Amino acid sequence: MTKILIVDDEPDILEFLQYNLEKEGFEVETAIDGEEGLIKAHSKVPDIVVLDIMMPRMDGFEVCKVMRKDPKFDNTIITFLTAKDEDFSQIAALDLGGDDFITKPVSPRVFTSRIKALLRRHRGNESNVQDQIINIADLVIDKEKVLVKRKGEKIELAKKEFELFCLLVEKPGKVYTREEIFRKVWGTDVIVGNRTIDVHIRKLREKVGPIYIKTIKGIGYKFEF
Amino acid sequence: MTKILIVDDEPDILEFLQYNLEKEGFEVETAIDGEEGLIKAHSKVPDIVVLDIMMPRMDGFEVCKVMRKDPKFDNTIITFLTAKDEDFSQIAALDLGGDDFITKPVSPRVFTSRIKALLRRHRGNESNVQDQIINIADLVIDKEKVLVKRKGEKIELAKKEFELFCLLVEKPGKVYTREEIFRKVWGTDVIVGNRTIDVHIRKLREKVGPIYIKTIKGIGYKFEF
DNA sequence: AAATTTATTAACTCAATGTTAAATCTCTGT
DNA sequence: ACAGAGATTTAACATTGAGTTAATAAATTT
Repeated sequence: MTKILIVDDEPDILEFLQYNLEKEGFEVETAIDGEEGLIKAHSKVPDIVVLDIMMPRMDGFEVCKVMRKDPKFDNTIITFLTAKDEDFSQIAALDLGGDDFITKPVSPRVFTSRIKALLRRHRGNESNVQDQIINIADLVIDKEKVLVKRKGEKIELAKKEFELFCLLVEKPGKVYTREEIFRKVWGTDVIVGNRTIDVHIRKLREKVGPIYIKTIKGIGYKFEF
Repeated sequence: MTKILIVDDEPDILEFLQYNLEKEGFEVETAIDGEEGLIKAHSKVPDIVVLDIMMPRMDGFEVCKVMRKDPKFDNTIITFLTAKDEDFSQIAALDLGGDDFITKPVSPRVFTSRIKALLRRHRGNESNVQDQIINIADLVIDKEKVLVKRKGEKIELAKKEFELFCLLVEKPGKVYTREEIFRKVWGTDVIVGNRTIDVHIRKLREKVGPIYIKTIKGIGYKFEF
């Protein structure tokens, strides 16, 4: 089983990431600061370490530096986590031996898929470029460019709209309940104003075209073509 | 659990692949020729069929053609297996509805990772999605997609209709009393207007076909085929 | 044939969803 | 830090169709 260690000083973030990764079948350890992180990493060598950069006592860069000197962690993937406005150069992070760089806030979907992509990439085969572009019906969905094209025509979607659309598109035909959608896109069970999803669905239908998203009354929504 | 059917005329290959897939936790059936393969596929619809092309009596292409005509196997992945020097066009194989093409000889690692990749590609991840799909008579009931197919033709059911149908289908032959149906589908003992179930049964018979649901007068209803 | 149970049909009801606009939040550039 | 733009959420109201009911017909049992 894949072991993941998350180090972040915000308990909320820890709980949020732990919950979502465990749901995907990963074994998750958490630490509240760099020092605790190092101790836990030593006691049970993780496959992936997710390091927040800004932390009291010992920041993420420090933890990374220490780990990268220890051959014990040669096969451990390190990824950084940081708030968008903290202006740390990704280059610096990667120079220190980090493998990836994830900016907060991040939805559970994106986070787990980044983790999975890292695992795939690191374990050799399979280019991660392949699954960044989805070709379905007369649509092209480019996850990297956050762009949908319909018959060659560009359609600009907002972030939430795009993620919601991707969720539906990735399993055509599957019916997603509102609860599922909230969990996967919003990353919370707390049900926000209960017309929120409807409004996003409406915008998607307006922008992408009305034919792709179908309502299954009493259950939820699905993508179909 | 993911069910794999391997069809090859060389017992050594069968044993080799079976051993390695079972070690990975798959449920493996084998067949020594195309005809046996088809029979086994019908008796227990597999998630993946691995078909050798060169076989006596009925070759892999034939088996694929027959299977692809049967909507029962709509959710079954078919992959071909052939010796490197047999110069069959991959195009031909894929045109027939095959999903992949593996050349012998193949290492266990590569083979199982190809199988896993297929599962990932075809559905979300490699785990038990298939439990969500019931294959019975000429019907396919996909719980995730909230969809019934009869001979490949989509039948859209409303929520209650679908739940009621699933209840009956999951134990073919079992007679459900109205009280039982209320408890399990409506989740209440309070009996609503006592013609409600009849009306739902009527709609099911109208949409799915009249032959599947039988009335046991004085007791209740059952699914039979 | 009377009684009981189930089938059929159509009308009705209300919760779920659609729609719109305004309020609030979040980013971006200065 | 601030303003403005755009994204997201909330709230209020409209619409729809699934699910229910009710009334009547047909089937089955006694």
